[in-house]
Amino acid sequence: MAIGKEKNVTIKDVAEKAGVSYQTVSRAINGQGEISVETRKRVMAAAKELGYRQNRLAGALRGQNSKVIGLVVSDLANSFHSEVAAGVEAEADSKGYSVILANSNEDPLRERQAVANLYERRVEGLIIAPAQGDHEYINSDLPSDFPIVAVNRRLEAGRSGAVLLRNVEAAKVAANHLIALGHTKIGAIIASQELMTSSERLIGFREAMEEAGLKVNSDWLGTGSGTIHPDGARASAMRIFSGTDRPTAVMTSSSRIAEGVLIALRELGLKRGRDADVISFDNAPWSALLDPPLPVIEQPTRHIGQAATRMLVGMIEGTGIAEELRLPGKLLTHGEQKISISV
Amino acid sequence: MAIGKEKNVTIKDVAEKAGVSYQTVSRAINGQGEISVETRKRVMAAAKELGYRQNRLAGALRGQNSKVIGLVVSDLANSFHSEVAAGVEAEADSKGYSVILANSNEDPLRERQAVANLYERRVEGLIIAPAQGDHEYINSDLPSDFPIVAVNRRLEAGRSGAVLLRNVEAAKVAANHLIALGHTKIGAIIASQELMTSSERLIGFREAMEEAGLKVNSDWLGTGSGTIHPDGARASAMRIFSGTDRPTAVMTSSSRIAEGVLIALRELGLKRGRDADVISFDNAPWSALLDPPLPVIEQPTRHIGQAATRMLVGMIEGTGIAEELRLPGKLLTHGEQKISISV
DNA sequence: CTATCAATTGTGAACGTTCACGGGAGGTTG
DNA sequence: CAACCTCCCGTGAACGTTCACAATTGATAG
Repeated sequence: MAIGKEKNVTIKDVAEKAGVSYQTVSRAINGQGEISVETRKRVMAAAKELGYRQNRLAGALRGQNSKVIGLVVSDLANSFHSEVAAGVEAEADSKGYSVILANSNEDPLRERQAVANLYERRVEGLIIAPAQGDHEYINSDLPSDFPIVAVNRRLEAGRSGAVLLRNVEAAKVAANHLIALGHTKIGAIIASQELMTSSERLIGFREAMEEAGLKVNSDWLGTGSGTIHPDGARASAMRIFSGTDRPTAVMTSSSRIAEGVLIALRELGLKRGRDADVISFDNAPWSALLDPPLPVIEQPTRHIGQAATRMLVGMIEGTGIAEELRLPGKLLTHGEQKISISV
Repeated sequence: MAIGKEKNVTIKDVAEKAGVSYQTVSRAINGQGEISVETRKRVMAAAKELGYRQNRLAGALRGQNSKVIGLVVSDLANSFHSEVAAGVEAEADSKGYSVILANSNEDPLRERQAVANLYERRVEGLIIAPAQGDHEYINSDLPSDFPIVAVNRRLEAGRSGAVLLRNVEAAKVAANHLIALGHTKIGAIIASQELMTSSERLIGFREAMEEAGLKVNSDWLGTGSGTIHPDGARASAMRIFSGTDRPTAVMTSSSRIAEGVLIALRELGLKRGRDADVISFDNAPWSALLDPPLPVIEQPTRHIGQAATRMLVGMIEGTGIAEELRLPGKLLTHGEQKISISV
């Protein structure tokens, strides 16, 4: 309700000024259809002079394609998500799409509302980092052919594409790294096992342990829905490491969890590299900065965002199809690892 | 161009099914205007049955308000920006607005393109974390009454609101913290002084030094446009700390810069708490995790995003006005600081 | 000289919604 | 009983663009 709003200059104003029909202006601007070089120049000049700016909303309404996609992340404060978002934005932009961002805060209800809102805004497709919970609404709230790509976790509600980490393999690499350091008493702190990511990583962890002939001590497993936040992870770590019989190493399944674990270790007076080793998923920018550096399984976050967007745009434009893409993680030890545990 | 696209169910389909006019359906859905409870229920039932979803694009076109704002950040990978984005999204959502995200990568040209694109999509206002460079385009590309709020840095091109840190005061606090630890040889590594943030922080730094009767050694100042990235900051720190006469402490003006500095220190074999102390701006999630913890001036990032959005929505809806808001930073030492430098 | 064609431009309709206004039913008042 | 008001609902137009097709022009060919 701003006062003195300048009148919107439309395609028709430009047409009048250039002495052509509005359709000709449309052609000049979009470069579609035949138009002589000369009139085109004249139209462009008129447009510039009047300060004309296209109204993409109108175009989207008529043309049925908004060139916008929706991105629903579950926790923007998590660097994994913000980096994925950066990848999505970059790839979308390069393909002429804009992205509307929504944050579900790991709450499936908010996620559902966000998706509904996005759909009402006529995004042409959705990239979702699914929150923990039920996703049946996807089938009831959206047309069955609506393009969706999930990242990080799979969306049970069929039909959508997904870009995921090779969790099992990555977790094996992580566990094997600890085993190679000489550890035999190894724990794992992961988020709720209801999450695909977590359960797969736990599987990989168990496999590695078994192959090394080591036993998994269930007292040294931290899991549960609270674990997903640093505070919950800290509590789990406190429990695991304050027992008399405690592990000498743990694997954590995300950088947010690692945060909590590192805090707990400090509070318990335990020092990494001396009393315990930790390996984590997600290469947060700080993992190399710690002393000693925190070895991590790096996810190709940017690439995940890009790949998901590429797949989504393919689905939208009919040149691609929903598929499940599994990307490898990479062990990063941040240079020489001077740790050696004397058994 | 997907095959078998389901026909869009519109307000008119619902009207027919419910046996009313399309206008009545509109009223029922928006809750505007008089409508009997009974017909309303009937309409809603019909809408639900047909799976009707409002098309906000059409509404925006006719009603002239899209309920979308644009957010242009300069570096999504920077936790400062992603946290601001989280604040913006949350506040916008609570007020019924959605946000389109764009990333300028610190490139003023890309920023300009992003702004143009956003405007064509008829966002009702813009929140911009300005890239370093010229922003005159704001005046030439946008209507003079278009609502804009800048965050982190000011937008020279008048008329826009801004939410900024009290940089001078915050830098004084940072410098004084180092001084209180007994340091006398103190350097500072900041981004290009052309940036308002950096120049203000440098002023605060100088003031604190002067008030303490300490001299600022220009050899110990790292600045320049490259410094904004960790790599550039690392180079600066290498230069400063490899001289024979080197500082015993530095202030850095962002967490990204701190990253580079910490890496440089490690590469030089210098240990924080023993050979040098560092204080930084921006409370990255990892500052508490380091050993010793990295003291920081914490910016109220989420709050910045919220405040900027609140201001912007006020401007859009005519209930507020563009102003400059200065928020305080907060010194975080992460608990007991065991550092003591013997002079 | 006329039929045909390519190149360019114009006209009407449509996208799905909301705004502005008009109109009918029922009740109330003088 | 006429006049009026309130409550509810409907009709036509408009938002700014693109689609589908018709129309114009000049040129080329038969």
